[in-house]
Amino acid sequence: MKKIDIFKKLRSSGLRPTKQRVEIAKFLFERDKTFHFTVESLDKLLAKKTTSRFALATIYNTVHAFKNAGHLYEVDVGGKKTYFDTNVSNHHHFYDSETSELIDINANEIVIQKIPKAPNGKKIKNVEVFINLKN
Amino acid sequence: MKKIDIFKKLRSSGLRPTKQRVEIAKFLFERDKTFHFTVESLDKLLAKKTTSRFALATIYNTVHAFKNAGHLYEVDVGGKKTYFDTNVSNHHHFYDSETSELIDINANEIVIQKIPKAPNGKKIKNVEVFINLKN
DNA sequence: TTTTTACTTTAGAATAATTATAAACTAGGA
DNA sequence: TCCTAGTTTATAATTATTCTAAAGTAAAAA
Repeated sequence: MKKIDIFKKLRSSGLRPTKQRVEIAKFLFERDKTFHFTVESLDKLLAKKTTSRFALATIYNTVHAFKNAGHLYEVDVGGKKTYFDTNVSNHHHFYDSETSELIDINANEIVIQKIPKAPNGKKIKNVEVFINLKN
Repeated sequence: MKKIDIFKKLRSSGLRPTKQRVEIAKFLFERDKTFHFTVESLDKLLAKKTTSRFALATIYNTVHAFKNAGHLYEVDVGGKKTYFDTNVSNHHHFYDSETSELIDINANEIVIQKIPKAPNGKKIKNVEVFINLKN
């Protein structure tokens, strides 16, 4: 991903390309494969991989701006932790609670044959399938 | 639900039937229809409906014991709040983020035709379908 | 390019949900 | 009934997240 794309991601999220934000964006989006993280893990990884310092609040703010702009997808698993996923295409997840690991499932690997219609005046925004794993 | 069943629910959760626990259990399980709640909402409802006092910790402990025994089902929705569901049969949910309302979907209302197999040495524990609603 | 202004970063405080603690209390077996 | 292990409670501690106010920086204006 080129620098100009990083800037686009930031601009489209309503964020000025500051030093910290550019580093966060590069770390998140300059990848081939999908990446799952929590704010906590991202903070640690950034501390290791870069020389800059990041306030936690900056990471929260930046990640949420990306999420709101649709550049990150939020995945909720068992209670506490909130995961984010750099794969924002329509897809699903395996969750291994033993290892707290999320694994992507491509949308075409799950076919739903029958689905109820939305209640009263509501519409369906999206359908998430979450498959819990055990050993 | 008879008193003896309430006692069974408690015993099978590894809990002695104390006054507080019996009241919580009766409140949760003496119902016809499924009931969704958070610890916070349960606390408020108990305060209204009963004359006993309950420490929050007692509610957390009791609810978690029921969950671990399989008498309550935990449902995670967007981030913070953790919902519990008195319907522990295999089923799914609509979630209306406008009103923070969970609505049950019977298992037979959703038919999944194709599903990926579990990775490496893992097995599928359960499949949850979560349908987000919009207006 | 310099100045100005609005947006940012940061450290630390504040909040909210949940869990742990320790002392006073109670169920149920001896 | 008495004793002991299990409970309740208020409060402290913890964890995740958000807020705040001061110091710093990007980009629009001059």
